Amino acid sequence: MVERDGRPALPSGTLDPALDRTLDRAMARWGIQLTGVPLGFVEQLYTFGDIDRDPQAAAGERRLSIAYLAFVQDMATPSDASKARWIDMYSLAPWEDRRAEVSPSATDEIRSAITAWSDRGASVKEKAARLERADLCWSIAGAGWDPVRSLERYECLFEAGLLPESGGSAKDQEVWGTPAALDHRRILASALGRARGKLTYRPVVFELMPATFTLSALQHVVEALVGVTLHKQNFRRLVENAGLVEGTGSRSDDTGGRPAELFRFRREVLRERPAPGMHLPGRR
Amino acid sequence: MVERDGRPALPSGTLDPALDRTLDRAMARWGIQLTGVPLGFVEQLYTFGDIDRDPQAAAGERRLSIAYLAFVQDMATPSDASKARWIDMYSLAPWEDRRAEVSPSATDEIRSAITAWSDRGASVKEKAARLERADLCWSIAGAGWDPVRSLERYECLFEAGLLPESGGSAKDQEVWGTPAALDHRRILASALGRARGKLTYRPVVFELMPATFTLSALQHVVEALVGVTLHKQNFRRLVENAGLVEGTGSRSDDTGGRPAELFRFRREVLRERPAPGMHLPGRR
DNA sequence: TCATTTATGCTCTTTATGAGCAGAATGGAG
DNA sequence: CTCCATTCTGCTCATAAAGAGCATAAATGA
Repeated sequence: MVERDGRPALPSGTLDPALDRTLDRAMARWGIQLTGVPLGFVEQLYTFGDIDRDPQAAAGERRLSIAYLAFVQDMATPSDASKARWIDMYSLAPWEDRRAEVSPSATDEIRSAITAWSDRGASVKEKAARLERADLCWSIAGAGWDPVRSLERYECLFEAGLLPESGGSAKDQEVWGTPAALDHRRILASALGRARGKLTYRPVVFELMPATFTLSALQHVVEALVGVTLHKQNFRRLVENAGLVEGTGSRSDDTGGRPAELFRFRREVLRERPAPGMHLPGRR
Repeated sequence: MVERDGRPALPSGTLDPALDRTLDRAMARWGIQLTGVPLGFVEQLYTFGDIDRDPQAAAGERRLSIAYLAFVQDMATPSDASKARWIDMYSLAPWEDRRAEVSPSATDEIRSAITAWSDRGASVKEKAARLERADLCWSIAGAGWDPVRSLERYECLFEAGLLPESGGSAKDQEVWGTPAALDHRRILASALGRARGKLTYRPVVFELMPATFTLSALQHVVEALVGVTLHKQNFRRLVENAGLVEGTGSRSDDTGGRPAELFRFRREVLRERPAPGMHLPGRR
C-alpha cells in the first residue's frame, strides 16, 4: 500500500485515454510505477462508483475506480524509489483472520454490536432481515463461517455504523482494524472474498509461492489467505491426490523437526481437470 | 435485446452523474426504461474499456461500459413501448449449447478451425501455447468441457480471427452464431460464464423460476443455462437431498405422462449451508 | 386394453471428506 | 549418548456425495 492523507491506500492512478490501450495495461503501468513489484496473476475485480465514495470530489463530479486483484510472487519487495510497503491485510480487517483463537473476545464484541444493530431495526420485518443477514455474515444463530463472504461482512459493519468510514468510533484497532483511505477497505474486502473463492477452483495459490516449497509452507499460505486453519494430513492428501503438486526428490531441512520434501506445482493438472483447486472446509 | 445499427444489442445507457447515486441504480433505471422488465438478482459483471471496442468513438475518446448480469422471473415479457425482445442466447453463441448432439459437426468445424489456428503459431513455443489454450477451451486433446469457460472460448474464436468481430467471414450462422453490436457477444460470453459458475455455489436458478415448479422444469432451466444435459434421477436426488427444494403436496398434470409434484425453493437452505448450489458434472 | 410417456424410488460402485492414530526423521537439552 | 520436543509422513475408518443404471408408478391416447 502507499500513503494517502496519512492513511494506507491501495496504489492507483488515472486512465490515460491516449496511452493505455486496455484497462489491464493502465493497471499494470500504475502498478509498476507505484510499487516496482512485478505482477503475476491479474484479474479485474470490481468497479466502484457510488457518488459519495470520495468526499473530496467536486459536486457533479464522479470518480469511477476500476479495481484489480493481482497476485505477486512470494512477497516481492517494493522498489526503494516507491513509497509502497506491505501491510498485513488482517491489520485492516482483523475479523477476517480466524486462524488463532487468541482473542475470540474480538469476534464476540463484533457479534454483540451487530446483534444490537439488528435489534435497532425499525420494523419487525426489518429486524428479521437484519438478523438473517447478521447470521449469514457472522455465524450468530448457526450458519457456518464462510470465508468468502468478506465483502458482505464489511458492508454489514459499514451499514451498522460501526466503522469510522460510516461514522463509527471504533476505538480498539485489535477489533475494528486500521482504517484505510476512502473506501479502500471495502475494496480490500472484495478482493479478499474473490481471492478466497478463486482458490477453490483455480490453482492461484501457486502464484504466491516460490518454484519449490514444502507442503507445510503451501498450507500456511492457504491458511493465511483463507483465514482458517486446516487439517494437516488431509491437506497433504488433497493436494497430492488431486495432482496439484509433485515431489522434487530434494528436501528442506529448516523445518525445526524432520526435514520436509520439496514440491512443485504440477502444471499438467490444468489440462486434466477443469476446475482444480483447494477445497475449503465446510463450504458446500 | 434491443436493436442497434441493425444488430441485436444489450440494453445500455449513459451514467448521469447527477441523477444516479450508485452504478446499480443507473443500471436499474436504464434496464426498466429500455425493456420494462423488472429485475431480480443483479450483479455487476465486468467493466469493458479497450480502446478499440467502439469503432465509432472519436479519436482520444474512451468508452467505458460497466456491464451487469441480471436474472428475471420466468421470461417476463418486455413492455410494448420498448423495442426490446428476448433472443435465444445460443443463437449468438451456438457452440455454448451442448444439450442436443444434433450437429456435432458444428463443434467439429470449430475444432478444426481452431486447430489450424494453433498450427499457424509463429514459433514452436507459440504453437504449443495456442494448442494448450485450444484444448482447455474446446476439449481437443482430452481436457474436459468446462461450461464456465465461455468467455475464454469466445476470446479464442476472436483471436483466431474466426468471427466477424475480428475480421472473419463466419458464414454459417448455425456454427458461428449471429453477430451482435459492438463487443456485446463478448459481454454475453462473460455473463454466461459468470452465471454458470454462480449456479454452483448460490441458488440463483430460482430467480428464473416461478414460485412453484416441477423438478423437470427446474432441470430444464439448469440444463438450458449450463448447456449440457443432466442425469434426471441424480438431479432430483441432488436438489432434494441438498435441501434446495421442498414439495408442496400439489401436483401438475400437464407433463404429458405421469403428473409431477410441484416444488418450491427452500429459502432456509441459505442459513443451513454457506454455499448451496447445483453441482456441475465433471467439474472439479 | 395396451403402448407410450414422464415421474419417482432405489441400489451399487467409486470417490471425497473429516477426524484421528502412529511411526519416521531431525535438532537440542541434559 | 540418550531422551525429548518438533515436525513430517503414511495409514485407517466412518461418512457423505456423485455417477450410472434398473425398476416401478401414474398419467394419456390409440
